[in-house]
Amino acid sequence: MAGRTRSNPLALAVLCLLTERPMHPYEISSTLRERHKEASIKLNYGSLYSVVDSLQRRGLIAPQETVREGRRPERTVYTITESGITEMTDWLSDLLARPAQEFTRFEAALSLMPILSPGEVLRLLEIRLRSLRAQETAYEATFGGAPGAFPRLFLIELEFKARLLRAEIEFVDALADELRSGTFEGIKLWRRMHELRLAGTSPERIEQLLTEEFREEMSWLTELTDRG
Amino acid sequence: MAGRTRSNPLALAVLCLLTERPMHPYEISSTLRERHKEASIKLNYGSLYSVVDSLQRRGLIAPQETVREGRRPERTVYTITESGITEMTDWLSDLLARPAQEFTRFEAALSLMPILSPGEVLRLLEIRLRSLRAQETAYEATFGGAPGAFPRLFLIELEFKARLLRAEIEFVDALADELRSGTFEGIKLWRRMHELRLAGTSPERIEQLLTEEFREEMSWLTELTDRG
DNA sequence: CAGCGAATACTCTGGATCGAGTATTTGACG
DNA sequence: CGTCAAATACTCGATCCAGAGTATTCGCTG
Repeated sequence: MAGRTRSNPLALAVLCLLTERPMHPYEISSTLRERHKEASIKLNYGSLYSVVDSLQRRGLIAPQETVREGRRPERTVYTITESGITEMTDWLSDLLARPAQEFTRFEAALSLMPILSPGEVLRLLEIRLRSLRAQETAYEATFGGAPGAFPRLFLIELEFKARLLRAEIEFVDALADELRSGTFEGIKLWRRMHELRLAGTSPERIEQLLTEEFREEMSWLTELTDRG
Repeated sequence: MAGRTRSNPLALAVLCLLTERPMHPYEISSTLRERHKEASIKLNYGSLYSVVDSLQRRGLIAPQETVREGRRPERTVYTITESGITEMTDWLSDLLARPAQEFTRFEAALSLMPILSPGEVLRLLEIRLRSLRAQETAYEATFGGAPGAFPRLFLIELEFKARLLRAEIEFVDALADELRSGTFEGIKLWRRMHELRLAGTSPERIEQLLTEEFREEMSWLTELTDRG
């Protein structure tokens, strides 16, 4: 029943908030913002209203009343239904218990990295590192500084974010170091590849030359093509 | 010029591959798979063809020829254009140099976690932990085992993935430990909240009682509402 | 009390995306 | 040499979603 409809976590957030009390969409969005959930759950109006619509069509929430305050536009207040509560519990449990493939942009970029030259990649990673370190300092200032200012129970996702940030800093720092010192495995092949490309060598010729010059490093390739 | 059109990293991957040599869409997809890039870049046919279309409309790639092999359906082979190369370089550089907000599902789930009871969350996290550890073992078997089987240069994103996985394991493990031993900050408040909810207490009454019973832990709330 | 920016509260549109479906061909096996 | 699965090579349609746009009202300042 759920399947593909469980794509946008914003829908889950809506269900969770409506468990507390009935709200209208805009109130949902401002509550999420107040609680700093926009840092972990992508929120924009366009999606919010369409997500609310879809939840209603699926019978997981229901309009309770439409009120008009002063001459403001009408607001539709929604309640969660029985099946909405079930869906929320199931979905949230699933997200917590089952790791899912996540695709981050940085990962994608790393996977395509060899297309730039090692020197250029080093330069870019150094820039990234500065940003990441600044972010970490900002985190520490906000949460490390005032203990108990905001209870940990309601901030746990930021703690997780901070851990991932730390891991990324360590990774990027180590990688940059290896590029700087030239100890990165395969950097000679990588440099030669760009040398040839700059010289206007054709892709086929590049592959041929590299396979000759770096027999050992390229053995995986010949094995692959031998098998295929 | 680019802006919102830089949303799907699959488009970047297409540009990168066409830098090597002209290809038709299906060849692009199989090459990505051969190189294990589908682990870092979400790939599905529907998106691939629409992404290729959009790249062509934007003049970043151009159809080179349509060939027919045997009685197979026609295939359109695409080349990258000059502006395509520029766009690729700019985009990839940007992704490497500038950290972007990433929204993972687990983070979203963590941020909504308090809606489940602490006991239930512990149970779910323990399940997650088992999966995560199994994943880590699988990684080690594949890459740690045979050094040089696949050159590090073309696998760097998986190394990054492994680091993030490690960080997540450490985080979840520590959190589960605190829940198990009851040392998690705010766990009493959390438990009481669920006790009241189970007893059918109304949301308003719950908030009132909690504010009374946990004056210190809830100070952030009263401060918030006082200010607003 | 006039004016202006911020907040309230959405709506609309066009493009992005995803999964499922389709039709052919090759290769393996008995 | 028949057939059955896997690989090849897409197409289609129904959602989904992002961002910009709109209209009103509140609150502050001079």
